[in-house]
Amino acid sequence: MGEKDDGLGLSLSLGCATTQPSFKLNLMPMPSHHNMQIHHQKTSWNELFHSSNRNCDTRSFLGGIDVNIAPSTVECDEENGVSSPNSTVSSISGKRSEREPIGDETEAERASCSRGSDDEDGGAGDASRKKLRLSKEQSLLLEETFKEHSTLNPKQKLALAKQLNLRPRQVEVWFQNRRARTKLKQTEVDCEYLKRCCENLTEENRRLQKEVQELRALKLSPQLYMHMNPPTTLTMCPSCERVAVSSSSSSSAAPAPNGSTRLPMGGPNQQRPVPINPWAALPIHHRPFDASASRS
DNA sequence: ACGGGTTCTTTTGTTACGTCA
DNA sequence: ATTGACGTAACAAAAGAACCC
Repeated sequence: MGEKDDGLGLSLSLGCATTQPSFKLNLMPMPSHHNMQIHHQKTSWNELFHSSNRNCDTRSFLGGIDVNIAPSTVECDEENGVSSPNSTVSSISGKRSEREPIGDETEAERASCSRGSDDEDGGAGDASRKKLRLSKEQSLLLEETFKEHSTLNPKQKLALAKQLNLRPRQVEVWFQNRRARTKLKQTEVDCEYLKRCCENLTEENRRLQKEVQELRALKLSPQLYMHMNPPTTLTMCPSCERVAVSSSSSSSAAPAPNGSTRLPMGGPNQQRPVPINPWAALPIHHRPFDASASRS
């Protein structure tokens, strides 16, 4: 990948490299039109333009591109195609060879993508599927535009294509692929984070099982049990299900790395259990699942 | 109001090409 | 020079939304 990850602009919602991800899973199937609300994008854009796609109520964007200029100037051959039956994409018919008029390709296009007899843009079933490499400037502008908004309405697509000396179809494909890459990257990040969550929970579970075993063993020997500190680890808040940290006077109840306390192993000079209110000294905001708390 | 058809867009998956180690 | 991995442009299919009749 030319721009690698930074090129992808992946200051994604998880921010996994940082310590506290603002974890937002995208596991729910989303409606087709408002689903790619990438965090770094200005969501207002989609609100503005998705709703106005049909009305072509477009506004200028990206500074230099004024999509409001008269069709005679913005309009390239693609513009006619929008209103024609053989319009831009026409994925229904799948006749990709018909989607792009190739009459007035710019010189840049001819130089970059029409290597040889590429007059049909590598139509369906055509073995001459030519692939061009976008120039650095083109990629840069596309990236900048994508940061602004991850989708384009037809006029924006046309304007951008005009500015980049690309065909609107190429801009469209680039945005499609770019969205897919972003989503894939986000999925990978989410996956990685869930994996770590799972590992942490597994480890926590293992530790708690061990404690349960130890407690059961202690319960079988009451004398020992009477002389030990309260099993603070197993004191659970009924509402938030968080483990309380006991303010036991025993120094043996050192806090565990995850915030709970270690099981005090019974010793000869253990004190008797002290009635305490474990919740008093623990101002915990009620959170159904504090994922970050379990991360190491 | 409702249903069917059309058009266009999106996502998802795949293929083929370009680049680089 | 060759090759395999990787990134990505291009394509196809399916589904959804908006619009029209």
